[in-house]
Amino acid sequence: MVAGMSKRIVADTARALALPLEQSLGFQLRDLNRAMQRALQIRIQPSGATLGAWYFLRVLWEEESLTQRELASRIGMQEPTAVIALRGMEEAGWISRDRSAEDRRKVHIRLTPAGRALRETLLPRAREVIGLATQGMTEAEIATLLALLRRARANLAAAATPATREAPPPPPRSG
Amino acid sequence: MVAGMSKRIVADTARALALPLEQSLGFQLRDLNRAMQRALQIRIQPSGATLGAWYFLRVLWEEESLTQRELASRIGMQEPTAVIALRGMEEAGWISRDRSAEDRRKVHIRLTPAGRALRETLLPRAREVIGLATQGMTEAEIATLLALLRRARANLAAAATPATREAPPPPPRSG
DNA sequence: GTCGATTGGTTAGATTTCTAAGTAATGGCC
DNA sequence: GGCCATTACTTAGAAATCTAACCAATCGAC
Repeated sequence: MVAGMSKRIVADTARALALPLEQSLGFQLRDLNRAMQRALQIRIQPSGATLGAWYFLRVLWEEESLTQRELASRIGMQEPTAVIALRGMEEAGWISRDRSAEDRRKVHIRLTPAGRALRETLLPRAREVIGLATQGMTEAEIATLLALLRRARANLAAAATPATREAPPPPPRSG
Repeated sequence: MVAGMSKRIVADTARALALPLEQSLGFQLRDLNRAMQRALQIRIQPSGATLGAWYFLRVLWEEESLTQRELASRIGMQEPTAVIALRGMEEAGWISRDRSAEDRRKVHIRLTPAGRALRETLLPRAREVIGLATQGMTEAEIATLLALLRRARANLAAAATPATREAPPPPPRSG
């Protein structure tokens, strides 16, 4: 809590000079993310599901018969990675992959009963991890955390896409 | 149609039934983390540094002559991964790795002038990413975000350890 | 001294993910 | 109908990280 004036300069200077990992957003994010994904992975892998499969399942439990591309873009996964994960899920018998009759380029992904049944097993495990991580937090704090995460992500997305009308493509700058 | 239930049960049920990715802590965390690490990676790789090297450098700029193990545990990285990253950093001429004379098992990592000089190049890039992500947030909001991330991480760490049932080690609560 | 346990570091193999390039189906335009 | 750009998916190759198993040096007990 900086109570003094010229807060901006002080804050900038402090941020430039002191770089404790505890105050680095990138580091804290990476650290918590790894801990969280690992906790989740440990709990779902007895079912044979990978983390990639988990996120796909989450979407499919809500919305069936998406194409592979729609599915991948929902969870921000590259398509080659999606191919690998979905192939594994098909071999495990959780989904079917069928070429669309209308447009034979598209592959529709549908849950099998086994895939649908995984919901009962996996969802409680995930809730357990969330509960663990948010222990001692109020609902308001959790909501705040989610909102801030979303805001930061939106900021980065906006910066990543040029989204300008006439801006030339940024050439790779060699240092 | 869930009408007439108590509020708590409704809330629990809603959380169990509706699982939009936008409200999933695990998903939002993963999503933001990937966007952030990618943004950082893009900006530091012109220097030839990987993300692993970046986090090592951050520690070394503050604290010199750590052993490899200390360094790895500071940033929560497994030792085999650290070996690979540090080998690359040595080849790049940023660090030296010397066996301790006192205890020949230990390897001390020290920055070379080139490694120290990277600070001036890399640090502004990292600040740029943080600035991008936190655009439009107040200092208080950023502090809140960091604090909540740390709390969640501490929760998970406490749960991961068997938690000796009589004397749980006091978690280092940094304020 | 020497044996065994512990500590610090290394190697090996597998997994997950990414980027880049390739193939097949569709639709617009002449 | 034939050609070309676009779209949807696939394959190939590389990078980073993890777990498990393995050397090597140190310390303590005898």
